Amino acid sequence: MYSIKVASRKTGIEPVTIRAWERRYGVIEPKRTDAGFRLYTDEDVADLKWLKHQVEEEGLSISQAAKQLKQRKQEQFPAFKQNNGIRTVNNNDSIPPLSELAEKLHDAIDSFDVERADQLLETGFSMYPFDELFHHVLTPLMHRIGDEWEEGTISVAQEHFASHLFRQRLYQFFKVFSMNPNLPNALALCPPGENHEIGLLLFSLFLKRKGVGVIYLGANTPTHGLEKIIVENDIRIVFFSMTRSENAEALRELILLLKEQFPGLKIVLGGQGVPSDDEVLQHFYLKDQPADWETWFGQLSVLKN
Amino acid sequence: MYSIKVASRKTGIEPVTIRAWERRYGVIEPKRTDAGFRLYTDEDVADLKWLKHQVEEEGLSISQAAKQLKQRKQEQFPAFKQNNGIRTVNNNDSIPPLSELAEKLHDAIDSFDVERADQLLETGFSMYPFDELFHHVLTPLMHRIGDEWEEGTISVAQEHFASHLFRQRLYQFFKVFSMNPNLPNALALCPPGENHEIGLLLFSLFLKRKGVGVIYLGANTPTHGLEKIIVENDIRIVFFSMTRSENAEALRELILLLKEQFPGLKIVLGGQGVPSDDEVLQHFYLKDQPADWETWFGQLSVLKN
DNA sequence: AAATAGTTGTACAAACCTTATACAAAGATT
DNA sequence: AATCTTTGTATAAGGTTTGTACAACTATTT
Repeated sequence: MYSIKVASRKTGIEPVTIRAWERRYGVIEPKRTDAGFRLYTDEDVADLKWLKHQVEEEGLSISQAAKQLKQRKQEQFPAFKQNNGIRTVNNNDSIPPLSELAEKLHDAIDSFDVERADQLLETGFSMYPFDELFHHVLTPLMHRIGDEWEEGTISVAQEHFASHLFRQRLYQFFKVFSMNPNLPNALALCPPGENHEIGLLLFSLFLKRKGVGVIYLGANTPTHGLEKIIVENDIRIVFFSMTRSENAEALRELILLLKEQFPGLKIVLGGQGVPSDDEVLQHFYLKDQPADWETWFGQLSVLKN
Repeated sequence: MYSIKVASRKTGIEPVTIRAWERRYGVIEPKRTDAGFRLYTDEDVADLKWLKHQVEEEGLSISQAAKQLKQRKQEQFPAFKQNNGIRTVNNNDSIPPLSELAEKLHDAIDSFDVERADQLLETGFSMYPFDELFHHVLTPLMHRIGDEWEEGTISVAQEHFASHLFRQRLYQFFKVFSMNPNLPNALALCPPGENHEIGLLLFSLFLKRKGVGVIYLGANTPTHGLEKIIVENDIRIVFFSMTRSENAEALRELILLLKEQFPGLKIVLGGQGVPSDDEVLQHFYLKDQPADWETWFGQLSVLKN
């Protein structure tokens, strides 16, 4: 908070003038001290600078500039949006059936409409059990977007945007499930070059739901220093997601290295990019189906202590 | 512990003045000897220096500076938080003061403890205004983590983990602020090779708070297809974050290309990695200070229609 | 005991802030 | 050309803030 003198120095406008503007045009009405001294914020200073600029550079009169600023300020705080305690009933856009949800979501993503996409997800989650939504809406949608991206129908940015949106949602569920200290810890990551982490998130969520502590490292994680993390956090499971087969060789190297260093470590590999002719990688491969995940988890016998 | 004379010599403030400040603003109330002589600690001396600095360099009045200091001190010891009128005494695990929060969060990140980090953030956000937390805890913490990563003290995975955690939180606030249809749309992204998106998120949030519609593309976004997004979504502002100077050349190319294709487009550049000798990039550079953001936003005159 | 340094309280002047009124120069209107 | 409006600046009269000074007293040190 600045006094009028400091505000004057910061803006290059005489204090008298600042007061005159306030008195005459009601623009920039700063807080006051108990004694009535003006106290200007950074925003006020910025607004004063803007006014000065309009007058000196753009040739506006101060009255015009002030009017414009006032209008802008009002637009920024639209008096009352009608969602103040009052429930706005959205009767024309009724609750979408599950089958339509994916379609509508796809539309929203196509036009980068965060608000709408978020609202769709919101209603979706409030209506259907969340694993239903994941496996019948989000997973197919992500696959579809992935395909469209391969074809070039959709931009990479859209793919990015969609993952971001979903990751956001998925990650919220992480917090809901508590950890079981008797179960092993897991590490989830996409190796460098991999940006598509939805599958990784789904599997992490599956583990989390089972009570496994998951350290989620996400997309495009450098593998250097992984050993340290494994040792320090008593990691028993490492999960990689791979969607691009280009990374197969580097990943095979890494997995063999980890296996050698930590013989007891469970390594799991998921994603579309695992080459079917790579024997090593196939050995660690786990299909993208929840049923397979359940089977795998049932056979898991690396319980702690 | 120093007498008032020593404190005066160390700070360069007359003893009379120090006493007057204490009497009038209640700031810096040192311990006393049995006889009532003032005893200043190193912290007191530092606080006095801070006050002097605010008054002499920043142009604040002593009353304002004192008020700020007092507020900060109080935040550090919120002994009780009276929610609902009832004073809840939290005697075993008390509410972390703002200064400790960063430290505790750093610990939690160091040990990959999502639960704890999340809980710390939760209590933090419920206690302090959120921009306070961003600028006094999260931003410094991210810088610290960034530094430690450069030094090699911390692993890349940890850096990853921390951004993930914060991004999660920051993004939640995106939904709170409504969009103003009269303001331009903005696009926020880190170019390929950039993984540090906290600055980007902070700026996006600032814009969102002002009512600007932000399409957030996040870290490591391929720039191919950007033109299409700009056209289809009527983007008027593009914000890049750059923390690594290695990407300067590619980014300069991109910016010049965009400027050519969309002359009216506002391009903003943030982050630590903008080389000071690059004239083109410096032209678009915006400092990391909220006060500068306000100024920039005030001068923004690309209103829609 | 004298010298030095500390304490509180009151006092004061310079700097700064407040509102209200006034005024001259520039621009717009009649 | 005369008149009205706008706008930056000036001045007056009165309150506030703030650094410093002084008085009266107390404590510590030499």
